[in-house]
Amino acid sequence: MGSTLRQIALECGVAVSTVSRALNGHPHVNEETRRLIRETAERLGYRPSAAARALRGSGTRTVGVVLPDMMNAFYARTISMVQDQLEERGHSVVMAVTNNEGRRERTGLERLIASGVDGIIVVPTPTRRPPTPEGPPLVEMNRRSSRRVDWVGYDEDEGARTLAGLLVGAGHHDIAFIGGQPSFSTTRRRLEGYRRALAEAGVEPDPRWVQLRAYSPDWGSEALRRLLALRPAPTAVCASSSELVLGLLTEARRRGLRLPSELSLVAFGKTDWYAVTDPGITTYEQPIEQVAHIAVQLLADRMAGSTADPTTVLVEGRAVERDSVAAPPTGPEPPCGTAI
Amino acid sequence: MGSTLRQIALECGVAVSTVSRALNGHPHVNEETRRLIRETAERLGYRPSAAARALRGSGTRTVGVVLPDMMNAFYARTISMVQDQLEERGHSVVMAVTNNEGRRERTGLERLIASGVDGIIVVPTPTRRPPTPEGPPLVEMNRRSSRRVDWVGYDEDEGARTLAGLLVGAGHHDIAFIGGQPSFSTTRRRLEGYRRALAEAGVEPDPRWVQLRAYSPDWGSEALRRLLALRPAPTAVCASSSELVLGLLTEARRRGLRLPSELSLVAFGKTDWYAVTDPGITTYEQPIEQVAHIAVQLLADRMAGSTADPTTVLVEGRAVERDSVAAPPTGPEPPCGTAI
DNA sequence: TTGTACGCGTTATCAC
DNA sequence: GTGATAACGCGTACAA
Repeated sequence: MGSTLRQIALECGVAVSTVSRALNGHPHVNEETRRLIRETAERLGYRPSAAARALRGSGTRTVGVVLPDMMNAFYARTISMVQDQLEERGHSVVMAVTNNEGRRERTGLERLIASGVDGIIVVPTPTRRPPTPEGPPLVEMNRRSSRRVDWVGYDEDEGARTLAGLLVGAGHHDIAFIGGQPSFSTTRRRLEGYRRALAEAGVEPDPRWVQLRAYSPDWGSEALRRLLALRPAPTAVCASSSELVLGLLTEARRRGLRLPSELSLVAFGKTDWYAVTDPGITTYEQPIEQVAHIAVQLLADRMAGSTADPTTVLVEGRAVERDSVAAPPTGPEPPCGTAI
Repeated sequence: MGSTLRQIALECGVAVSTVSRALNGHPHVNEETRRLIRETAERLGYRPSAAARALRGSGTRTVGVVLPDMMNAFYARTISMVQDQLEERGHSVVMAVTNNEGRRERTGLERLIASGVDGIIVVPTPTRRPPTPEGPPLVEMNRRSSRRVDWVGYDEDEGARTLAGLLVGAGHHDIAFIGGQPSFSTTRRRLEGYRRALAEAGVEPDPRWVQLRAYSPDWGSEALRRLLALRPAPTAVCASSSELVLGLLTEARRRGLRLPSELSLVAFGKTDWYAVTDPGITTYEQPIEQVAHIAVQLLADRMAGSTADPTTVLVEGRAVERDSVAAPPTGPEPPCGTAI
């Protein structure tokens, strides 16, 4: 194991360059020699040294992926899909986690570049001036920075509008929005969609309906507490991630609040357990696999040498209706929404 | 960017070797020269070439992680913890996913070794003869193969015994066990613990109570269907993963089965949503972070050159009781378990 | 068709 | 304290 071209050359009684040519399928090599060389290479368990190849400038077949978090179900799915796609194309994936800190994004990118990756896929942190170090091709996924690079992500705006629209359709007017960091472009886009849905329904949104802070269960709980302390309290909530739903459901259970009869809920996020809570959560599912696929495709094009202008791809999701939406409890006009 | 030692040497009017020494903190370098070199390096944005270093034999500061799956919440958590630990120590993580296929494990390992990782952490697939290719230090995590290498994992046996013990304590006798692939060492160990708990309670387990196939929601549903078709049907289930619980809950809901009054449930797995289902799921939580920490520590020791005999570390988890256990519905002796 | 020679960037060794 | 040189493994232009 760990044998080199030279050992094979020695074994076969030829020159190193001949071995290299034979193994790399170059044209002008005697078929007899090639066979011999192939066999000895096999026998010796030859593996080309990635380091030497990289040094020689032939690339590393390695791609860096920079993302905020891997515990988060959404990103776990994302990295999983990206990994699959890349592995299928013969690339290894090396990771960097930012925890949403610009500093860690920078060091992560530098580490990846220094380690010689051929390309990078990144979910950017919300830093002001993204200090893009020079390096290999880079594409952005999900969130968007100010960099002028290839980008693929979800139609967050439309998603929020769809979700809030479901609530409006069920007769709600007092609809709250719980979200994470307002610095994330995704958060802002979703908020925008929520506002648009309300505007289209002729509802003037109370600014206190909007609770933004962090994509964590804790904030989900806290935001619900704040909303329920309001008078009048909202009759429905649009939550911007499954983590928020987790906290929200915990808090609801703690105070004996019944869903959907006392509070309707719609949420972003594609999580298996949305189907087994009580009630099942109506959600807007984003096609993670598709976005991963496109991100890899965009990167592959760049790595193949494309110098086209930066591309932008927007992908739409779809609503999955379960049982967390009902008519508002004291609603004056009983709408066509599903009763409990 | 991408400047080399030579460029710095040229710029400073010194030799390459001096630059190398200066930058690597070697002792015999004039402080004045060192300062100058450091500055120019900074100015030119110098990053040492990992490829060249690897070629030179100084390692890559890169570690490979081989695991079955990243969608799986348990492994998503695991890889996340491992990644954190390694990044903290200055290592990059490059991934390989096996999907529980021996072939992919082999190719993954080979890819990682070829790419020059300094060490490998692997959750082995259940292959008979693990075709360990020679390579860098390797430690195994969670599952255990027949390789004689460092290993760290959970006390699955004790976990299952604890969980089943909870059911026994609530008055159950007809206790089923739903698990995944019987080829996994973890599955077998858990089954063993389950049997031990029953034996300790003087219960003769009906072999049909044991349903093993796959760690998937589908199998969770199917297994529950099979169990409920039995006469007498079991009054309690011990599920071996959160994926199984997902399917089990779905099926229970589909047929209007009420937990825990009609069926008690305990499960392995550490998942946030165990707290928000109805009822909350009583579980045996395994200390993923601790195992990740130890795995990294073991590997670090090896990478530092340790040649000690293979180490084995067993880590215990703890039960987290929620609301999914009650007395059996028609139980003759009403035990002290929590009533609904 | 095959061999020779060189360079990629780094570090260790040896000579000055 | 510093400079020159060799070596790591590979690919390729050029010579034979």
